[in-house]
Parts: sequence; C-alpha cells; structure tokens
Amino acid sequence: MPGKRTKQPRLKKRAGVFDVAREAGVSVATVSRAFNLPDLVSEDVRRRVLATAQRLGYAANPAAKALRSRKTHIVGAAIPTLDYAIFAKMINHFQDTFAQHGYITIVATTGFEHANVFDKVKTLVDRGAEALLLVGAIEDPALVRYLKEPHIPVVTTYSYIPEEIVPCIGFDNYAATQSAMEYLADLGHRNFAMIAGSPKGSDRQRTRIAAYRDFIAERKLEGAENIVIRDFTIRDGAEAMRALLDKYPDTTALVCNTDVVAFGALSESRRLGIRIPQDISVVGFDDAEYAAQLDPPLTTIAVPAEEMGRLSADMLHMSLSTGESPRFVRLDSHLIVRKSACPPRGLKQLRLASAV
Amino acid sequence: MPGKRTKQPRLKKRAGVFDVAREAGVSVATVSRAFNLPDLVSEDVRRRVLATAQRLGYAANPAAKALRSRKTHIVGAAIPTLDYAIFAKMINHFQDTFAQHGYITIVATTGFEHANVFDKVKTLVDRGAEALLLVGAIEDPALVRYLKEPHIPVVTTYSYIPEEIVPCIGFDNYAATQSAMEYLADLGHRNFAMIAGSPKGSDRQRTRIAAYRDFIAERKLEGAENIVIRDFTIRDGAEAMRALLDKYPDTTALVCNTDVVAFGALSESRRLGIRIPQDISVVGFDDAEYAAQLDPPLTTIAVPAEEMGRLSADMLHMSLSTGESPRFVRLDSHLIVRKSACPPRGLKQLRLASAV
DNA sequence: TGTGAAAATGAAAACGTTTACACAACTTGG
DNA sequence: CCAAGTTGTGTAAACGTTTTCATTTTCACA
Repeated sequence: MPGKRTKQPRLKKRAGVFDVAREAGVSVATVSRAFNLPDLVSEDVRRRVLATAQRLGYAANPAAKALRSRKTHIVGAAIPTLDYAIFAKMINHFQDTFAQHGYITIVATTGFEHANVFDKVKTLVDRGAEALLLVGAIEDPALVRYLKEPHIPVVTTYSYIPEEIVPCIGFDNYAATQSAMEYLADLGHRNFAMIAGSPKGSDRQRTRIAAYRDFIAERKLEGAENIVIRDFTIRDGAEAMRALLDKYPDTTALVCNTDVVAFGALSESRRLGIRIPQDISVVGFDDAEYAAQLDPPLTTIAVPAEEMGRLSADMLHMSLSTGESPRFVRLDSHLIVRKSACPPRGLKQLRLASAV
Repeated sequence: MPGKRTKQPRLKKRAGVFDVAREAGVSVATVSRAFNLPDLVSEDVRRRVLATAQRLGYAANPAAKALRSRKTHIVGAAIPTLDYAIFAKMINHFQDTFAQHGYITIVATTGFEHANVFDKVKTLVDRGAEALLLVGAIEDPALVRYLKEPHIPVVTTYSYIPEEIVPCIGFDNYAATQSAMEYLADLGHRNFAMIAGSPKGSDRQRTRIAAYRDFIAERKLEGAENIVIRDFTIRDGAEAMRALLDKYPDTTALVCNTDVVAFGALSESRRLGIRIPQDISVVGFDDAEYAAQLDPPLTTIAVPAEEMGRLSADMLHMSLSTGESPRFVRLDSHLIVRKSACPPRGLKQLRLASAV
C-alpha cells in the first residue's frame, strides 16, 4: 500500500519505580525511599538510584503516589473571580509560594454567588485538596456546618473576624473605612456618600457599609444613607457617580469601596465638569496599580493582597506539615494619602486664616 | 483529669466504592459502571446505586480513579503571570470552561523567563496534566524537542503563527500593530515612536516591533528606531514617555504595545502639559477595562483574551475526547477608535480646506 | 571475638478505583 | 424450541506507588 502509516515505534511506557529499581539493582522500596526518606538509605545507593532515575527520566506517578500515601499535594482556593486584579494577585502569590513546597493549587471561582461556594468547596475537597483558602466570612450555613467537622486546614482571607469559625488572614475592613472617613472628616467634610458593592454575598461590603453608617452616626454627620450600590466595574463607577450627584447633590466627601469604581467616579466627574478634589473629595479602596496614576492621584486604602496570598500559603503549609492549626492574623491596611481629597470648598481659606 | 480531650469518635473513613456496593447489594463493578458507563447498567439498579452513593456521601477517590483509568482530568496552563489582567482573564475563562467538563486546571507561572517554561511544562505534565495551554511562540529548543514527540494535546495562545509546531489559537500581532499604524498614517502622521516590552522572551513584542519597523520602512516614514523598551507597568509607561519626549521630540504618533504603558504615557503627558491627542496621538494594545475611561479615551487594539481562553479549552477538550488534534485558529483583533488620536497639529485645517 | 543495637534493604500488602473477562439471563429469528 | 446475539452483572486483575514488617548487614562496645 502506498499510504503506509508511520506506526508508533513502540508505546514506551514511562519509566516506573520498578524500572529504576531493576536498573539500579535495588528493590522498589529502596527507590521510593531514596526519594522520600533519603535518610534511610545509604549515601552511595541513594546516589545510584537518583542517577538512574535521572537517566531513565523517571517521575513518580502522582496518582499512585497520592493513592498510597494519602497525600495529593493539592491545595484549593475558592475565590469570587480571577478577573479582579486584587484576587488574581493574591492567588498568584498563594500559588507561587505553595508551588515552592511542591504543592499545586486548584482554584474554583464562585462568581460572587454565595450559593456556589459550598459546592465549589466540596468539589475542591473531592478533588483531593488538602487545604483550603477561602475569601471573606463564611456565610452559607451548610458550609459552616461542613467546616465545623474537623476536616482539613482552612483559612479565610480579606476579612479579619476574630470569631470566625476558621482562622482568618485578613485586615480590619471596619477600621479601614473608618480611617478613610476620619481623614475626610478631619479635612472638614460633613456631607458624605459611599459607592459600595452589593452587600449580598460580601461581608466586606457589609462591614464597610456598617463602618460608614456608624461613623456618620457617631459624629453626627450627614449622609448616613447616601449609599449607592453598584457592581465593581469602571463603567458602574461612572454610572454610580451620576446617580449620586443626582440624588445627593450636597455630597463633598465620597468614599468608594473599590478603586475600580473610584476610577469610574473620577472619569465621570471629569466629563461632568466636577472637579476632584475641589468640588468633591474621593477616597478609594485597594490601592490598585493605577491609583497613583489617576487624575488626580487617588487617595486610597492599601490592601495587603500579596501578603494575604503568601501568608495564607505559609500558614496552611505549616498546618499541613506540623498539624497545628493556622493562626488568626490581622494584617495592616492603611490609608495612602495622595491628591483626591482636600478640605471642602471655602474651608481652605478659613483654615489658613485661623492658622495665622 | 480535668482537661480530658475530646477524643475523635472514630476516624470514619470516607465511603468507598465497596461500601456503596455492599449497601446497594451489587458488585463494585456495577457501582463503577453506574457512574461512568451508565448505559451498561439497568435503569433501576443505576438509580439504586446513585441513591445509596448519595446517601453515603460517596465521592470517588480521584487518585485511585486516575491511577487505574489513566485519566487525571487535570489540564495545565503555563503563563507568564496572573498579575496581568489579560492573562488572568484568559485563564479565568479557560479554567471555567474546562471545569464544566469536569477538569481542573493547574497553572504554572513563568514570570516571563523563557528559561523557566520548559521546567514548568515538565512539572505540569509530571503532575498529570492531560493537555496544555501555553502562551506565545515556543522558543526554548529543549521545549521544541519535547513537544515534537507525540505527547499530549497542546495549544499556544496569543500569537497566531501558522508554522508553529503546535496549534495556535491567537491573533495576528503583526497585522494588528500595522492596522493601528495605518490608522495613524491615514490621519496624516509621519513621525512615529513605539513603547515596547522586552523582545527577549516575548515573540509578541518582537513581531510587533518588526511590524512597526516594516511599516515605517515601506511607507518611508520617520522613526524606524524610535523604540523605547520598558516593562509593562503604568509607572514604566510614564517613565518611557519622558524618555521618549527627550530623545524623539518630533514624535506625533505613539504606538504603545500595552494599554498599561499607554496609561502611564497619558498620565505623564498630562503632568508634562503635553496634550493628547493634539500634541501626540497615542494608540494602545489590549483594550483593557479602563481604556475607554482614560482621559482621553484610549484608541486601542482589542485582544480576544476571553475567547482565547474559552476556545483553547474547547479545542483541547475536543482533542482529549476525540483524539483529533486541535486546529489553528486565527482570532480577530481590531482597532477600537476612541479619542486618543487625531491628525497631527496644523493638518486639520489643511484637510478641511482641501475637502471643500 | 561475641553481642546487641542500629542501619540498610527487600518482599509483599495495601491504597480505591476501572476494566478485561466470564458468565448468566434474557431476547430474537429461524 | 434452539442457536446466536444482547444485556446485565460479578470476579478478580490491574494501575504505580508507599509502607509495614521481616530480614540482613554493619557497627560499637564489652
């Protein structure tokens, strides 16, 4: 036949522990030990085994390894989405530091749907995850129940909640937004407003909103209910700004719960001829990469995304190797003052005058 | 003793296929089939098995499953970083559509180091990845050799290269930057410059740079070498803009190889009092979320990140189930005209006059 | 040089599935 | 009513490691 197929020369199976053993003249047990318990095998044998393994291109089959040793070396992360820079950055570092310990990370995205997270978590566990990273407070009662049974190490990030059922590695959202407001209040502002994300499904939004309301109540300021809820896209931020100007025209101090929406608010203000910060002061949340480059540079709250990722990984890894439970850790978040806030109109002169 | 420890009641092992079999009064083979080859088992038995499985909370051990069936249901992706929105978005969709088929995605980040990618790829397949997503042209000779042996389905994204050794699902970077330049040239520009990323380790940068040079050579324009190389951060973009104004002050048309640096260039221009687009027209690359919200809204090239992720997943999945190799597909990338480019200074009037 | 402990190794069981094979119980067409 | 499929099911052998347990070798010390 003319069209003779190039036949596979021989489906040469990947070398297994057995092949290495034969080639190195030892038993399979010794090969296994040479890799996993090197102290138990004599110097020269170990070297010989590793060398032949190298030569044969041996790599242990992870499935067999996992099956027998009951260690998958897989960890899981359930996050809302990878499309938000702040989550992507956290996962990037989480994954990276776990990779250094020989673990792979599988991530499940819940799309901000609380209904999803229990399912996703179960999927992760069923898939063999030995530890879990979650974000935010644990809300789903079914998940609470599930995590209450002693399973595997879990941490939750972003929110620092001392009474949470699993260790938190996060920051104090309440204090963070109040510090921003305090800054604004100290500048002389009395008319506040907030652009927030949906409180449904995000404890972070809820506590930031609560912080906002409480602050206003305590100081007897204006705008306790001047909150507009939008999704976190720049476009939504712009739209929110319009809504806000329409409904709460007296606002002089705006706190945005995300730099993304702050970005949108700034853009829209420019289009509308509203000057930031002269007409309205705004502060953001996250300290996104672009925050410093906006016009004006955005005063915002820096969030330790990288650190949360890295520290979560370290904690969980420690927990996996020593068995002790991860600790609660409250990371720092602080206001980064740039140029998007100033005293309200007319107050600057007063201040300067009184300073004389 | 007062501090009596709550002892584990009994480490009840997770239910296995054997338990389900016993409870359902069938053999383990039938249980397995009820899940994996449902057509082979009678209606009522299947229902009974699934019900008992449900009741016992049975979930197949993925390691055992993988070991025996030689299917890990894991796919791998090697990307430069998750910290770039464009990669994060692609992976997000890749992972998501593969998850719908029951596969999990493990990602390895190479940090733009070409030296890393071979290692990372090997790690991924050693970890059991059944298919692979790569980004960009395959450069490392060792990797080329490795992928030439018939291993597992692989696609590479971002660059469409018909002669690549593995199927590409990308767009034509060359044509894309030339279309942007054509737009600028049609506007009347003759003095070009480019802010590029390092050509080392990125074929995309190389082909965009080549496209730039070729275009200028063909049309006998100015600035064939007016290229400044920087990393892709907003700050670098700003810095690049300064360098560029310093070294190539005649520039009227700037093509940025990333919206991120375009962002930086725009910011820096504002600070420097350079008006965009009146003094310098700029086009970006990526159509980042914020592109439309910049001041001025950025004219840029839309890149099909989502589609690349989704389509790669679909292709690879098809390849896994049917055995046929993924196809090369050239996706569309097109210029999105917004407000950051206009005819060069003085030309507008001429044009209007001649149009009469 | 003998002895007991420690160190190094090997044989074989176990991990929890899928699947090749065998077989029984039904259909169907003659 | 029998032969030949078909369909549904079970038994037992893989899959490639790690790990238990037993055994041999080495070593230190009396």
